[in-house]
Amino acid sequence: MVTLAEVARHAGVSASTVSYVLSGKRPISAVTRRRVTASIEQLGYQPHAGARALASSRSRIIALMVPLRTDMYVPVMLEIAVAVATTARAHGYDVLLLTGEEGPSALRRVTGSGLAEAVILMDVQLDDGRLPVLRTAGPPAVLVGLPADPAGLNCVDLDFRAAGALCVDHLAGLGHREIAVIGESPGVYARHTGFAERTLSGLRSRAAEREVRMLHRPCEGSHDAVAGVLARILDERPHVSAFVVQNETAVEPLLALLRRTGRAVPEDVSVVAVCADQIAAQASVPLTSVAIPAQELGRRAVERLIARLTGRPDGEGAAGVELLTPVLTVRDSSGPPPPPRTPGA
Amino acid sequence: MVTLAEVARHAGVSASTVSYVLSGKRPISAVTRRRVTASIEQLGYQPHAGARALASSRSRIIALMVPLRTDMYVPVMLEIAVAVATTARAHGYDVLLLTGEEGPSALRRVTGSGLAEAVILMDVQLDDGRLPVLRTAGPPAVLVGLPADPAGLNCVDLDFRAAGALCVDHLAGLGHREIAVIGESPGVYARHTGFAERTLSGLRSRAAEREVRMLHRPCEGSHDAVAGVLARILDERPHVSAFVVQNETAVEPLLALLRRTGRAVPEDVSVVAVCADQIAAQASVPLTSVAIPAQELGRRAVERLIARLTGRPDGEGAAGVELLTPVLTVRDSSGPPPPPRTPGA
DNA sequence: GGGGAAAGTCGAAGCGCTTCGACGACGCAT
DNA sequence: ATGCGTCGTCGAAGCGCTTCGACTTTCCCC
Repeated sequence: MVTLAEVARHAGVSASTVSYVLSGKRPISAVTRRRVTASIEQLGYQPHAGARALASSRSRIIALMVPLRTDMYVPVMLEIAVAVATTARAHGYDVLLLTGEEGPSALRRVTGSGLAEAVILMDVQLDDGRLPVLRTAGPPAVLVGLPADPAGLNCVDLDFRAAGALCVDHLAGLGHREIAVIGESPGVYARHTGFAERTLSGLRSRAAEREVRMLHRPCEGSHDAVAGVLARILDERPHVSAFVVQNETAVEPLLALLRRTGRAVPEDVSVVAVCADQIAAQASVPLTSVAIPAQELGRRAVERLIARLTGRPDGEGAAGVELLTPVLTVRDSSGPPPPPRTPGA
Repeated sequence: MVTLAEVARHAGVSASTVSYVLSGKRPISAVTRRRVTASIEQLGYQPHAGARALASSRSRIIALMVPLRTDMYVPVMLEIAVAVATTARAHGYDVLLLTGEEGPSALRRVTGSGLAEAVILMDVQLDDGRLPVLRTAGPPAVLVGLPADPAGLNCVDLDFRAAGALCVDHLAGLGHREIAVIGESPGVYARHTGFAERTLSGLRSRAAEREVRMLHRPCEGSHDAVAGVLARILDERPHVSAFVVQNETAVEPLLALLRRTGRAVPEDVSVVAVCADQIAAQASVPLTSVAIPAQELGRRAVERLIARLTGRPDGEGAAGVELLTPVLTVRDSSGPPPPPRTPGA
């Protein structure tokens, strides 16, 4: 292994000079700099990460905690993770992968040992067990997701309340008066996952404002589960003319079932989804949808962290919530409700 | 930050003693050990990762390189990654997340700087650009996937050839004489991704052996693409009585299209998939399938790496290929082919 | 009862890097 | 000319840990 000292000898300078060439923290003459960089190149020198971390107490690593369970939302999770890794690299950081399994103690471990300088948490619950650690003298952190009380925390998320409202607005604007919401699996609500509840709240309040009747049902992703939920909804509310779906795995089953029961989309019934754009676009009926900006979320999370890490303390990005504005893309699955059956007959 | 020295002072012993208590590399009396562990506990001591890595030249980190593109196979990728992280932790290792973006140079960087002791590569191509680095004095590595020439490399994968053969055997055993294979998107074959080509080769050779006629078509995941491919297959080979699908996103579209064109599964046509068990089980017709043992793959990859890292040089797990035996689970989507139409009429 | 091995502990020497203070050599204003 | 600030470089002191050799004590076996 090539060390700094060997580079220094080879270039005929002192070790500190090499270090300063590398870090740029002191002025170095052009001549010397060239000699040093040439030696570095020739010897194939790579600074030792551990030694660097020890001497500078900066590991240039951020930890990313992904949920262990994979019962939902999987492609989005991976996309966020990849965006985090890519953005972090662009800023000279590497990413350590933690699973939710170890819980809060993983944060302490990784942070207390100086392994990671900061953390990004995904899949945040409204009342997340990892939050106390972060509030009390925790490491710099950014949450992807929004807990119940974001005070003193740094959060990035899609504005799911607005997303819900947007769906209702779109449907109400088309003339729908009664809609049904097919949500994530019951477990997601039971865990009080922020995004699910916030979407719901956005849907509910906007529905109330616009005098749209609304029914919400959690739903597992399997075909059979969707069939059951759909049957019950149609039984309970025969006049439902539109569905809002927030459950990636329920999308295709729903479309298939509507088709099978002779309901045309969007002529007889409209469908609006809150899901990854790719899913919406590739569906058997391309879906009008509010996209989940996975890449953007990952990117923003890292950028906030870096700002916090490199910025003046409590300067930019110290804390606060950043909610991305949802965008609704109209595709083929939404239209005006069918004319009422009775008046014409 | 609490240091080893402070713990030593607090416990009334020397620093090296504390170190030996931690590592167990030298015998320590029970009394001393208790005093030391108590101090560690009280002070909340955590060894500094960088210092450790520097002094021992072991970072206890393994790098995991995931593909950047997410055009296929996403849930499986995440599942493998999570399994890797979990297993690694169980052995005292952490996982650094690399994306394919940086390519071979990321391997050099992370390994040359002592950041990671070893690497796991996912989504290996038959002729992967990262392989030369690994063969020539590279770091310990395990590939999840199988390149064209695995000589000198450590690989773990599902035996996709056998998986292909298994599908043919199952269908041939039921009496099918003519099948069609709906594959991954063309790009996957263009990249020469190992698993896709190996599955195909297994399908082909077994089909030849059992005198089954077979047609293979790559296919994008969108509903429209599947519709096009299906139409062409049925046009070209009207007597196809079974499909083998290796494309997670094509599964539901295919089932929907068969249904819509009045073909009952499995009465009129059988479907066998090579995909994650969850997808197969949750499909609108629960699919007979060969599962992709994502967790097992991640676990085995780490275990081989650890064996290599801790074992005597060139002892256990030095190199070689480990192929997991595929398992075919019969569900509702496969049955005997329909009786020929002519003889009865 | 004496020799040797094993147990238990300590001190010191690094591991490879960053960073601080110091120092000579300039250039500029006085 | 003299003094001061800057530039460019060096030496040395750690950062917190592991590990080696050495030392003392204990124990066992002949």
